[in-house]
Formats: sequence, C-alpha cells, structure tokens
Amino acid sequence: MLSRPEVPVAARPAGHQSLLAAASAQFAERGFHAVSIREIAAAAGVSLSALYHYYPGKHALLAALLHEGMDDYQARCDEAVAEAGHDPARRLAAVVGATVRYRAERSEASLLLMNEARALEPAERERYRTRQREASNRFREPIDAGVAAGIFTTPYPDDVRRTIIAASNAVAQWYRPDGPDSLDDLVERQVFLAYRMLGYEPRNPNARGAHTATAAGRSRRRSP
Amino acid sequence: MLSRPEVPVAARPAGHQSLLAAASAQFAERGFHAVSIREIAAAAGVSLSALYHYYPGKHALLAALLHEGMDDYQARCDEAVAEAGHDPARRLAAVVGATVRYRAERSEASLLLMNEARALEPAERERYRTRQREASNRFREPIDAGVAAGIFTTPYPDDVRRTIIAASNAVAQWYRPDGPDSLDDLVERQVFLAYRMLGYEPRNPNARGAHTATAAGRSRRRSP
DNA sequence: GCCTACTCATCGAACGCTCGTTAAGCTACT
DNA sequence: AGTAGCTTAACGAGCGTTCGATGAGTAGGC
Repeated sequence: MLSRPEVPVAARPAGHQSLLAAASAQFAERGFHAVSIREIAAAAGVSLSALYHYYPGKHALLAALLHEGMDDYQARCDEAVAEAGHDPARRLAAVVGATVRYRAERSEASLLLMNEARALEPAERERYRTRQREASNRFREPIDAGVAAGIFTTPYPDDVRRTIIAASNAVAQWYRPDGPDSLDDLVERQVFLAYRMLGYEPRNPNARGAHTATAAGRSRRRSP
Repeated sequence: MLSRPEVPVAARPAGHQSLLAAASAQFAERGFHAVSIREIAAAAGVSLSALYHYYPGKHALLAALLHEGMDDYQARCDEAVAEAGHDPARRLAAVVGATVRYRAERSEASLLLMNEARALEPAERERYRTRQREASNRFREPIDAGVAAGIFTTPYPDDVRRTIIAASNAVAQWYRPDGPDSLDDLVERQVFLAYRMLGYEPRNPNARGAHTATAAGRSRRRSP
C-alpha cells in the first residue's frame, strides 16, 4: 500500500546500527552542533570514517535519523487512526494516544524530531518541515470534523488544538518509564483533558478508556 | 525590596548592547553551538575581542543572556501576582497571563530560555535549572491552593499544570505580533482553557477578562 | 590651565586545537 | 575478482581564546 516496504530493515550491519544509536543519543542530549563525529564514532565503537561509508556526511546522518523517526511516528499514527473508525472523538483520541505513546516510549527520537530540525541544511529542512505540518494536521482534521458535527462545542478550536499538541509533545521532556505513571493511564488523562477543552461529552464517561484506544492499541508490538 | 536596583542599567555602551542583541538573535534562531563569536561580532558591528572585554568567554555571554531573560520574566510574574490578590483562580490567571505575554512579546528571549540552557557549563546549568524549577512552581502553587480549597475540581491537577505550562510556552513558537491575534484575546483564551481543564466555574463567566488580568497588567510598561 | 596617570572601550593579529571531510588501503566474504 | 565494511593518516578551514596596542575621556596634583 505504502511505498515503504514492511520487513527489509533488520539486515543492518552492527557498525551501522551502533552508529545510528550513538548519534541519536548524543544529538538528542546535547544537540547536533555540540557533538563531533569523532565522539559519535567513539561511542559507537567504530572509527571516524565508518560514518562516511554509510552517509555522505554529518548532516546526512542527522537527516536519516529524523526521517526514520518520522516514518516510525507516522506509521504508528496510521495504525491507530485506522483502528479508530470515523467518529471524530475516537479519531482524535487515536492521534493523541499514538503521539503520547511515541513521545514516552521513544523520547530520544522525539527530542530529535522536535529540536534538531533546525540543524538541517535548508533544502532538507524544508522537506522535513512539510512532514511536521502533515503531522500537525492529523490533530486538526478530527477537531475540525467534530466542531463541524457539533459534538465539540469549544469556541476556540485552534487554541485547543495547539494546547493538545503542546501537551502531547511535552511528554518527551518529563515522562520517565520507570516513574510512578502508567503509560496507559497517562494517555487516558491526556485524552480526558483534550475532551474537556473541546467541550465534548462522551456517551458513557464512566467506561474506563472507552474513548482512548483499543486493547490492541494499548499493548502494541510492531510485528505479531 | 528586591536586591536588583531599579534604574542603573541604561548606561551600557552601544557596543555591549549590540553584542547582546546580536548574540540573543543568533543563539535563539540557530542555537549556541551553531553560532561562532565571529558571526556575533560581525552582526553587532564590533570586533571579535570586544566580546572579551565584557565577558570571559562565549559561555559567559550565553549565561548572561539567560539570567537577564529570567530576571525579566520573574519581575513580570512578581508584578502580575502581586496585583492578583489571594484568590487562587486570579493568581493562576496572573501567572498564565505574565507567561503568555512574555513568550509573545519576547519570543526571542523565550526561545533562548527554553532551548539553550543545555549549552551552559554544568555548574551554571544547575543554577539555571533551579530558576526554571522556581518558575514552574509559580503554576503549581495556585493550582494546588485552588484544589485544596475545592474551587478547582479536576482529578488530575499535575497533568493540568503540565498542560498549562506547555501551552503557555508554546506561544513563543507560533505567535507573531503582526498576525491576526490580539495578545489580550490570546491571554483570555489561554486562561479560559486553563479554567476548563481545572473544572473551575468563574462567578460571572460573561465578564470579558474578569479573571485574566487588570487593565494595568494588560498595557504594561516597566517604568511609569 | 595643564600635564600625568589611569580607566574604559575597542581593535588587529596571532596561537593552538578541533572540526568535518578525504584519500588510500586492508580484510573477509561471495 | 569484486564488493561490503571497515581502518589509519592526513588536510585545510574555522574555532574559542589570548595578547598587545590605541585612542578617548577623566580625575588629581601642581
């Protein structure tokens, strides 16, 4: 269906893999320009020039990390939205759930996606910004649909959308998987607050998680 | 009252002033490590060494910008909270209003405060992180007070607090003073959404801006 | 009233180091 | 034989920082 194949990754040499892991960790923590390729290579346990075997330069390595992270996030959103059906409230809950989960489970990649795009070279940055806009539109669509259908009664849908996005993204900065918070509960609370801001009244508000995600969405694995 | 004097700044030489302005602009747009001190000096119209007349190095320049921005933000918060009295709802509205206004009016400084702290050297970074925690506690205090008093009925005060902070901070990234949005209206909507999430019912919800800020807070100038 | 001493604000030139990048070569497998 | 997956060694550019000098302003002693 999509242009991206389903299985073919895996066969990445260990050096390549550890290079990506080291670069992702360092870029996310300290920022693209603060990290030298010598530090990345050392952390990955390979030589400086291994990087140039896989990428034409430092910027291309960053671009690869960003696009790969974005691919992953988009795939998760696609899956969640597909399960959600056509009800705007459920569609929005699916996007919020997928986003919060990605920010929490892949916080390193999330920090990269959110903070390091400005280090890309202009052409690549423009391509990436387009993908970011698409991601932001995933929230806009169900909100506008719900407002048009009259089930979301907020007078300020744009402000609500921006607030929901900001809150979901912020998860990458504070959530710790070893903390007291269960991720499922966090998603549920985020959706609850989103509904509150939208002025949405779920039909059976007492059913735990009725509008957050399906069981399949909660304990997710990429391959069955 | 405070240890900071009221008038003595002003007498900063033109070179110093333009150095700070250039550094702030460049650091905010491209990040600390992406900008060389030669670029800053060139943009400021002074020589490289002028920087070393005022600061012991590049990192100290960043630290000065961050602390000065934080001083400014804290002073605005102090003023707004002092005007708000003791009602938790009004106190929270004052903090949200001061924050949103600062993020909108001083978006360059805000981006610096939010994104560039990680470039500080460890000791200075720790000092700065403490100030950030203090700023975050300005939201916690009125929320907890309102919950304790029973006027905020949300079951999730921590999530609401994080969402309010994230939404207020995000203003620095999207608000444009030449856009269609009036800043006063934006503040009002942000406070409205905060109240919604908190489950707070203002006594006269139709009074425009009744709970956002006083007229003095809306059209503010530092000196009378 | 003027010389002296000193500080402030700024400059140009250089230093040593680290950066991203390149070139050339070496295994080990297919 | 050829390619995939690296290696060591070097290059030039640009980095943050340092040094010493210069001119303008200014306060104090005579």
